Amino acid sequence: MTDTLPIDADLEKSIRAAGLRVTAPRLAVLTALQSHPHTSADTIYADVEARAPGTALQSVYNALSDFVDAGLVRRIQPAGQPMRFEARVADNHHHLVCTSCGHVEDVDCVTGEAPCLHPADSRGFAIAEAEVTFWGMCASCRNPAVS
Amino acid sequence: MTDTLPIDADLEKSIRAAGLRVTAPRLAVLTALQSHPHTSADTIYADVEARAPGTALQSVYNALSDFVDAGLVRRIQPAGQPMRFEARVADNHHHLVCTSCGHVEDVDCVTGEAPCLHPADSRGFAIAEAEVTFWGMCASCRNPAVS
DNA sequence: CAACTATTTTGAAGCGATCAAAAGTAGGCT
DNA sequence: AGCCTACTTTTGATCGCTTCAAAATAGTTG
Repeated sequence: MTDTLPIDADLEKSIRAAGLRVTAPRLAVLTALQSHPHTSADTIYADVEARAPGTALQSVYNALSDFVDAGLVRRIQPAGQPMRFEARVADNHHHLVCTSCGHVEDVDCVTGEAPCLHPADSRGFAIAEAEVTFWGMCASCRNPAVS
Repeated sequence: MTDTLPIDADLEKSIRAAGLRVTAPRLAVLTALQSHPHTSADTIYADVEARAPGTALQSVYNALSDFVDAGLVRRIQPAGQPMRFEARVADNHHHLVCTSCGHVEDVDCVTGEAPCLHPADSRGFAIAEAEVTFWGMCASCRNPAVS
């Protein structure tokens, strides 16, 4: 079986299920997200250009925004860096962000059920989501190839 | 005693202790941060204008940046919103951010020692800091005064 | 296939933050 | 006290990312 990643037919279904029209830009964007998790709009745009030449950058933003609204894609926005997007939305995982190069990696929450994600005093807030970000230096930034 | 908030003399000491020169813009910025926690550079600028007329916006950014580098101030950057700054740096607390109005509140970590702040697999990262943000709707955004 | 509406495109503007160089000033030293 | 030097402020411009707006295009339903 080769269905390790959703194939186009599945992507099309996802888009349709979200109540959105299936268009070339949207398919291209969603496909790009499968192969490159945690990418910026810019990088996605480059990838989309290859799959659907002539697609406008604005359409990439549109598609991403629509997907986020529809819950198909998650938007993460590390401080001081452009937005990044990922297709992994089902589970509640967190992110390691490199303060040097901006590289992002997924981390599953150690405790599964996220114990500290329910603050004692929510100050009248209706909490919708808890986000955990770990800041540090990634392996390659710590160990640049010595020349 | 009226020393509920650090007074100017203390602020001056803090700045000096950080190895920075004491200037009017810096004092004004640090003072503004005492009274208005979680404010954006813009808001701080407005406050500073009153205390030290003629101060440039750039100087506010400079001062804030220097303070952050020196560890006197913490920079928080909620997704989709301008940077905010707070003078509370000693303890490890987290933030509630209103998705509607952007209002930020402090929350102390329930468990004190932040159990989920040590991911099982750090993927080669040298983790410097863990940041927890709760997203939701604040009380006033949930309950707008019924007209 | 026609019509309606969502979506894409194009071009531009907006915003917050940052850069760069010149003018000014705090703090140490004599 | 006054000078000197390095650090800060100021001024003005610029930059990158994202969003806005209106016209053109294309997907979907009946």
